[in-house]
Amino acid sequence: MSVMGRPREFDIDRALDQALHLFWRQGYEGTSIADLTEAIGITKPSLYAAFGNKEELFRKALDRYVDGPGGYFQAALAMPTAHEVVEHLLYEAADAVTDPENPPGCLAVQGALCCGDAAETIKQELMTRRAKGEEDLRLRFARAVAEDDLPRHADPADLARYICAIVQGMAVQAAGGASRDDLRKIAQITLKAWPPV
Amino acid sequence: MSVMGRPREFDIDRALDQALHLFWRQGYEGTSIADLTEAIGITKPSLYAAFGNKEELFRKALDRYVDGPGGYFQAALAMPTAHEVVEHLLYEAADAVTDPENPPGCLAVQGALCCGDAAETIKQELMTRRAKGEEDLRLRFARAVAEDDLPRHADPADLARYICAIVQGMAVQAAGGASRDDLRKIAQITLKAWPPV
DNA sequence: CCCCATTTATACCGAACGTTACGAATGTGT
DNA sequence: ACACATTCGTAACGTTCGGTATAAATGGGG
Repeated sequence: MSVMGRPREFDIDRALDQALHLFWRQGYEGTSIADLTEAIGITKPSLYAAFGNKEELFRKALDRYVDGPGGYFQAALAMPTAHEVVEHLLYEAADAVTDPENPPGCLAVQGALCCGDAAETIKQELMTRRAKGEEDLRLRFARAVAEDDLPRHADPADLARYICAIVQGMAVQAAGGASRDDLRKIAQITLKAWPPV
Repeated sequence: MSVMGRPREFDIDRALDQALHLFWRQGYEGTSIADLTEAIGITKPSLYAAFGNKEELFRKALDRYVDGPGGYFQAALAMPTAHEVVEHLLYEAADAVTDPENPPGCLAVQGALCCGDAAETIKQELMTRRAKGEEDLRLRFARAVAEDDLPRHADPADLARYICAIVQGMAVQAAGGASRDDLRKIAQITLKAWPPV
């Protein structure tokens, strides 16, 4: 019943992975429909039939990113103490943005950090996602304060912004060619001063 | 002698400022020649006659950025102690990337963090500039170690990378809508832990 | 076996891209 | 007054952009 008509000849998940890699490496504006169809190995009408349009395809690739290579962020929040949360966040970020299997950097940062009018909604989407991650971290730090795991006077919002800035800074460093060990040293230096008094 | 033929009817420095603002706000790929000519108020042949092509125009705008709104970086290196260098770097960066007179963020980061093939050379140029800044900071820290201004065991390269990552992280935060006070708190937290033991 | 829903490939759409020929306009040097 | 060097606006170049109309190919359900 659910399967009628000519069956699709390509794997839709593999196609999404290809799209994710292209958007990740070249950004939203820097990736053309021709780039995508060539990498996936399908024609343009097949791509449009399967994913809607370029913007919808990017959003689906972004979902895949958040649940896959970017999943370390939410995973780190589940650590039992604030110190472990930060430790995992920083070291996993260092590894994630320098994974040799993936493009360097972070899709949520370099997918559309700034752009022309045509990509404005994509930029907004990425801003929202980054803000969401920062807010989740803020809530985790607020919980830590309530649990006497962080000092009572600590400001969860300030700490979350501080840590997110460092993770985003590592993403820019990776995009600029920094190595995994380079970024791990940033994590190490940051951790040595955690929590800020 | 040097002035022959029909005189130019627009101010070439004002034009460069307009171009800088556009590239800064929309990135290299996100800014079209039509955007530029419209903002400057000249025709396309005038733009090409004055600046060569899009890539050359971007490079000239980038030079203007480094000597103008981005000049705080080199200025900070002249401070007498490593602590003051870092203090000025962080607080001036917080102000620079949230200057209400300018687009949020840093041109050297968001001008072309990642891109398609056509902008590859621009991306490389920005990577080189960022690496140059990090190297200058490394040399400044090396001097501080030699002057017993930083601990003998401190690694100037690691510290420079760490500070640059935070500055770049602040730029991403600004591009995402963070306020000046938000970023000053990042600077404050970072400084509280300086120098890392 | 044939209807039907769906995917396929070809070929094309109008718009925007970066870039440039070209001739008219303008002001200096002679 | 006239030649010359330069900039001006118009109009166009070929290419690529995101997106689609169309019809043939495919395989399950009756």
